[in-house]
Amino acid sequence: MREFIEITKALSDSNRVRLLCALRNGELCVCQLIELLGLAPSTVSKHLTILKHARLIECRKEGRWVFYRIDEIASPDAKKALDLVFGCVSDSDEILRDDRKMVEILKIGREELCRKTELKE
Amino acid sequence: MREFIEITKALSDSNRVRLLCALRNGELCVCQLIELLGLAPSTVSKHLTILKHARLIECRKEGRWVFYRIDEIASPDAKKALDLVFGCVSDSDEILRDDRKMVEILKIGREELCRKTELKE
DNA sequence: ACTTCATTTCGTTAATTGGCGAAGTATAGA
DNA sequence: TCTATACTTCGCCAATTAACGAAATGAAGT
Repeated sequence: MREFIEITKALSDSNRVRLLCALRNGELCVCQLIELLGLAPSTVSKHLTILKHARLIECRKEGRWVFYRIDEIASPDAKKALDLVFGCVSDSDEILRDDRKMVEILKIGREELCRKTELKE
Repeated sequence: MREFIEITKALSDSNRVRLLCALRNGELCVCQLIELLGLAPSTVSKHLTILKHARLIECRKEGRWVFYRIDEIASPDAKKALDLVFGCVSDSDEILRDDRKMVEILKIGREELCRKTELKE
């Protein structure tokens, strides 16, 4: 039960659901997820920690970058929960909009993307 | 997305998950659910309202009593979510304990149960 | 009509949560 | 070794939430 509640709590915020959906097509760097959500880096990092703690995602370090992806060896409950998420919201307006935005984000290189974040305003 | 978040928020509290599981074998009266959870009537009522608003349960009035049950005509998302709940926690210790307690509660009649609530302590 | 009783609504309180910016950590490059 | 950079942790604030008891609602029995 405790594990299940941890999973549902993780899923009970739309920004976290957006993060999971963004990762459903493969791993992404934190800076790309920050750009997608348009939130402060610290906020995005916190959301990622919550998803990771619920064992829905895992991460990998490569130099200065950290890549997150859907947890390949997620628990049975986590796997079922991920299926639910993707089954319910994959074709929602919000997620389709995110998908389109991510295409644009991927066109920019990671290096340029991070520099761009600094230039904002 | 909004509907989905409303569902996951509803599922992100263990008392509400316990309520759903209690109802998975058929409808129950509020007084029986109060006895099961051991919480204040107003608290249980609020939890039921949240579950109902997420379209996971529905209710029926019969005289002074109100019976709740799993929503038979739940939305596709709600149905999938209910499957997830039952698939993940039906055989957890907490729910098995609740199942046993409910057998005892059902032995007491509703009338006696409500009177018993007053006699507490 | 009046009372009783099952449930809900309201108001309050303590705890949790989502957001941010500042400070901290760790890695790459000069 | 010093700086820049990518991310995380910490400390704070505003908003939300779970809990309760008191008051309101509404149906039955007297």
